Amino acid sequence: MPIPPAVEIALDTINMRKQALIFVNSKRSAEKVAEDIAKQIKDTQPEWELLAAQALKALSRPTKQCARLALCLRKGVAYHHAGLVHKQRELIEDAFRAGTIRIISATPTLAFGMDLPAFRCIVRDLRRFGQGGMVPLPVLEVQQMFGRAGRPGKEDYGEAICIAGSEAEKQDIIDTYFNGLPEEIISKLANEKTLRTYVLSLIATGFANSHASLMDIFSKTFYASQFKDLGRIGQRVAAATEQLEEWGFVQSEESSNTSSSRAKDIGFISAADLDKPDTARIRPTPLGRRVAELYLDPLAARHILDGFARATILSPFGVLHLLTSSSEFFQPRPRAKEMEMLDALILGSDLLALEPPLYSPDYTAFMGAAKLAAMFLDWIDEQDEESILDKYSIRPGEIYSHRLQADWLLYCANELCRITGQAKAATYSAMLRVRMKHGAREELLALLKFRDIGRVRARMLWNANIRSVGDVRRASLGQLAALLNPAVARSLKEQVGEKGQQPIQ
DNA sequence: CTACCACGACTATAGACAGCATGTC
DNA sequence: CTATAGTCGTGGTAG
Repeated sequence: MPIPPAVEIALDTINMRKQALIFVNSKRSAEKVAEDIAKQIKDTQPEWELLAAQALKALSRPTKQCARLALCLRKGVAYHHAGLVHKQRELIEDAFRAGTIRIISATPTLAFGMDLPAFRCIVRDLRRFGQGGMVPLPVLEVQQMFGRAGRPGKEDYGEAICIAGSEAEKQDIIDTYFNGLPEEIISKLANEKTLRTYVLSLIATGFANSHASLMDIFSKTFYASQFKDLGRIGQRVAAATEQLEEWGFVQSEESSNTSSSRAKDIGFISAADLDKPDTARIRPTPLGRRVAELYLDPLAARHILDGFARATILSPFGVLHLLTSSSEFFQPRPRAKEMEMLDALILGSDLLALEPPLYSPDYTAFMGAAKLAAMFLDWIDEQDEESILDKYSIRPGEIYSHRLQADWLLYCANELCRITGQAKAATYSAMLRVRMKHGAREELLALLKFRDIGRVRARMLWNANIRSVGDVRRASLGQLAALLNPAVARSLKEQVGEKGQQPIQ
């Protein structure tokens, strides 16, 4: 079996006693390349064994992924992507900086986030799966990766390497990526979500109180300087404002006027609206102000509020799906073989989000949201990372970042429901938030209120029939210390108000 | 008849920031 | 539209 060029170059770098970064286009490739290189290496070092051990114990229950990483680390090689837990990423970055690790194969994260210089920087993949198949990487991104080559102050030069399949491709790569200019930076305001969030924030903070003052600000933005067509921008800003009003986040003085209410029916801005004086006052509603403070996409806020308003029964899956189906979540494409399981789950649940028509583009997102919600459901059913990795192919680091997002949205949901007087929904969100934080079943909620008690310890207490604050109070210190460690047991007793306790014998 | 292999069809694909107030295994 | 690795199913062949 021939050794792939990227692996060969990496091995050569090791022979030179230098370090290399290899950039690839998927997490799976990053893992494979690191493994392929590790397989070619015979020697071992105690430092590497130590790293491997640390990577393994990054999670309380190591997953297959941890084992795989450890295997690479034992040869001084690592992979790096967002599926790793923060602790593992840090471990790898530090070890690379210290020179212990010699090769990292990584997804583009590494090029942007942290400052990790290497002698060689190998960009193996110049295409990535995007809309409509494999698309070339932006020049800007590739040059960002090249920028990791060379260690200022330590070496005179660095090497940026691409891999071409043919002479023609080689010339192409040189022209676009080495000698070409990076593409122009495109203003983020061009996208709807950012635009409406920005418009609401301007109105909510009082920086703008009319279409004229909004335009005054927009005309000075990078977006305006880039697109120049102020008339078109004005239309988009007006459309965004109109939507915000429809959603109840802002109020314009003419809101009682028939012209704008008619526009709602039609679903776009009528000519009459465009004619209305630019100086008509626009004010935020209290709800709109809070949405802006939360920095939440107004569409997501509306989606969440409508979902709760529709609800007859609140279930964990229904609420979680409402959040994961919002515009604040990136919905993965569920895999074909997961569909059946998701369909069954959806069928047996009280969903709050509306089901889009089958085969519409929204439907994929809807199912993707169901996948995330299903994963969360397992998480709050106390399933561990390994089983989630097996069932959904979602890696520990990704579980974590999804949970972070869900935590934020549960907080937002709680706030929105509180403000709009949906007390039950607010309480439910708060409860789910605690369960999501700890990954625990509902029955453990009382125990989770204690400091130093997470889902593992809470479960141990529960199994020992200590299930409420009262039970904790009634249990003896010795009894608790037999289950948990003595320091935690003592702290627990303190928390139920038993101060002057004697140290454990 | 079964175990095994070669091969083609099919599937899947990077990343991560917002509030708030501190302590998980 | 462009790639590539892993999985799964099929069909053929050797034993």
